[in-house]
Amino acid sequence: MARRKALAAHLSVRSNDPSVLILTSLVSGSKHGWALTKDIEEFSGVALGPGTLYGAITRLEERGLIEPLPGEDRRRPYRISANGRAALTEAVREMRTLADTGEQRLGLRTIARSVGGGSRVLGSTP
Amino acid sequence: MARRKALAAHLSVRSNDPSVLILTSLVSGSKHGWALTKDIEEFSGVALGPGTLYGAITRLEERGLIEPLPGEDRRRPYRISANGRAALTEAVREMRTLADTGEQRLGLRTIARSVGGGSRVLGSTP
DNA sequence: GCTCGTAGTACGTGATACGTAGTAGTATCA
DNA sequence: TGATACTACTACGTATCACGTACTACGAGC
Repeated sequence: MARRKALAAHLSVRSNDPSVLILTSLVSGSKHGWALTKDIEEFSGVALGPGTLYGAITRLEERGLIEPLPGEDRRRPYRISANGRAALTEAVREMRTLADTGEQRLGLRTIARSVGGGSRVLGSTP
Repeated sequence: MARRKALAAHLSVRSNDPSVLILTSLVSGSKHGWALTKDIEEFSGVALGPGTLYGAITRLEERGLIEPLPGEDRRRPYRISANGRAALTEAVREMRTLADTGEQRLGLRTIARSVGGGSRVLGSTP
């Protein structure tokens, strides 16, 4: 289950597919697969198995969203492409809209919190 | 492809699965399937086909995230359950975190915009 | 030499998103 | 009053993909 901590596990609304996670990780610098796994786990708490990771990488490369770099040793580093950056921007915008709508309908008042509340963007992993 | 407008279509990073959309719609009031489709299309621009919609509904019901209401005619209305509300809250929080991380890494400056910028929450469909 | 961590490949399975087709009520309207 | 269109849902098939497991292989440390 590429388990996130434990939280909503059996509720499992899963809405962060590996592609977005990988693009998000790559946008802050080129990495090879293994480094991706660790970065992703750090910022999102999601531990991707190799099957999930390399499967997603392959698909992203096929679609031109990421590009392979000349690798040393056996590492295969990847870089996000212009298209990838655009796709991520788009995805992020959609997520934000959805999250806003959700918060609003849930009555969680989005705006006020992100102004006053410190708005821990990257959240030190607890 | 339950197509969203046209935009990133072939890039397709798809990260809004029907479950979240359905829960988001139901949180603002009980609805039957058909009404859900229309509400969802309105606030997200995503048009779910019947297969997608009722498939997701069935799964959500099995997991106790939504509950069937006594239906008139042939309509089968559903209500979001307490678990569903919790799951949605959780999902929304995750989406926001991911979106924040993404925006930050993309250099889009999240906070400033949501304070000054009006932050069009529900966005009139253009 | 053995173990452990890193890095990736290969493969199978189950879930599910999505489309298409079909059924059946109700409403509209010529 | 028959045709057409819209509403509402069921049933089914397919392709994608997340995810796990098992395996290979390299280097470092002991």
